[in-house]
Amino acid sequence: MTEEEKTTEKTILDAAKKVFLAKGYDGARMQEIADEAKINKSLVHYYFRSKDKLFDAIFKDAFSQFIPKVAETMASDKDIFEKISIFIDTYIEMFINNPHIPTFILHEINRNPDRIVGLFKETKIDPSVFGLTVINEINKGTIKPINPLHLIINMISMCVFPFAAKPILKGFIFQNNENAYLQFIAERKKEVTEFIIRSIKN
Amino acid sequence: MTEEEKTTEKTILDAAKKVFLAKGYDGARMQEIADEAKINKSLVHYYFRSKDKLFDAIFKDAFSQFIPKVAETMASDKDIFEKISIFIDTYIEMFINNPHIPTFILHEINRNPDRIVGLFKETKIDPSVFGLTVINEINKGTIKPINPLHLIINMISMCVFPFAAKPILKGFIFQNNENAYLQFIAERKKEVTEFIIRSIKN
DNA sequence: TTTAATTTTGACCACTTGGTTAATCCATTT
DNA sequence: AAATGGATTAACCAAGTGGTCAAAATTAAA
Repeated sequence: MTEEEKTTEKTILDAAKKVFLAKGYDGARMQEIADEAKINKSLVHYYFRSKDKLFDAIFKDAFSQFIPKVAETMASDKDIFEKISIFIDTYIEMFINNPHIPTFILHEINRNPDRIVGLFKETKIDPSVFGLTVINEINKGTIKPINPLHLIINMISMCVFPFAAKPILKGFIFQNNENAYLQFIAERKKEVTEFIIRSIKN
Repeated sequence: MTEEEKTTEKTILDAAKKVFLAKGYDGARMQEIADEAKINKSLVHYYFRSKDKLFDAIFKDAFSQFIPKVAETMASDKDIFEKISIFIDTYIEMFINNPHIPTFILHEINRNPDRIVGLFKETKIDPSVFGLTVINEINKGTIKPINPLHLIINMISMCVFPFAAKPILKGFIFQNNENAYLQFIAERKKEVTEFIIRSIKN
């Protein structure tokens, strides 16, 4: 419980997060994590018994990072257009700060589907909350009839994909100009929100 | 050049495709590929000198699979709404038949960005072709003003993501009901097309 | 049938991997 | 200062990795 200990554990977690997010479970090496943390490899095992345990910690962390805010927004009493706008902004902003998360999660859920489904169920997220809001607005005539599930998947798709496909966009479209790519991403907050609202607004 | 030889090589390629697509480069094992092909591991090296070489073959194949049709559609002289409709249909249908491609490519382009950018450039795909069509239609007043790049990324996003995120959708939303998931995917051909057109049509 | 060439195999190798262990270091307590 | 206990290290290990090689099996050529 000393300062020392907490610092070391955190150091390892930070290093592990960096390596795991960049290379995935299979591509990550315990030695590389130790190097990144500038400590002996045994120390990593001393704090987290195995690669699996360490990975679990990182995965849970990465995963829990992008759930709460979204759930919070969805449960609020703002009108649906504002909800959508905040949702898109929050999602994109979070990925700007954690650009590896999309690819990481998308790859790892394929390697181990059960783990992630379990994590999702732990979060107590209820996909029907937003669905009810949508249906409600449809009935009020605020928006056009639409399948709420398709709508939410559309929203998430347009936020996630440009990050998962960053090397293509940056390398092929933007000639490796990082700033051009980042500006494109920044534009999307407004662009995607408007694109969605234009499609559903009555 | 006998029947035998061609068959063996194809057998290996098929096995390798299956394993690489499911597990990625790092997760794939030469032994597993050999087992899948029901041959000796050395034989894999006999036909494709190394894991890298074999992977390159698979990657190029997987990659080239989803480029031509799309390019063809985009270059045609159909009106923009039809182009969009065909684009969405083609894309989704192809992923239905190759469900691992999205995750595979998204993961591997992060591991080796240069390779994929090179492959893209080989394809001679010109992103501006569709862009010009869009601008043209905007000027004619057929569709609302929109940044063509954001539009095309939106389109691809909504096609790709539901496949990359299959384990989440299937496990969390559809309670592991494969058919429910597949039906949802099938619905998206119509749903996404309408969603887009509704947003841009004047 | 004999010979030559090709394809397939099993044994093997060097290296890397995650993980263990015993010794050492170091701060705190007595 | 001595002892205690946790933190850190270096050396090491067994299992698995991609890859090689020479022998065997099969096919083609003579």
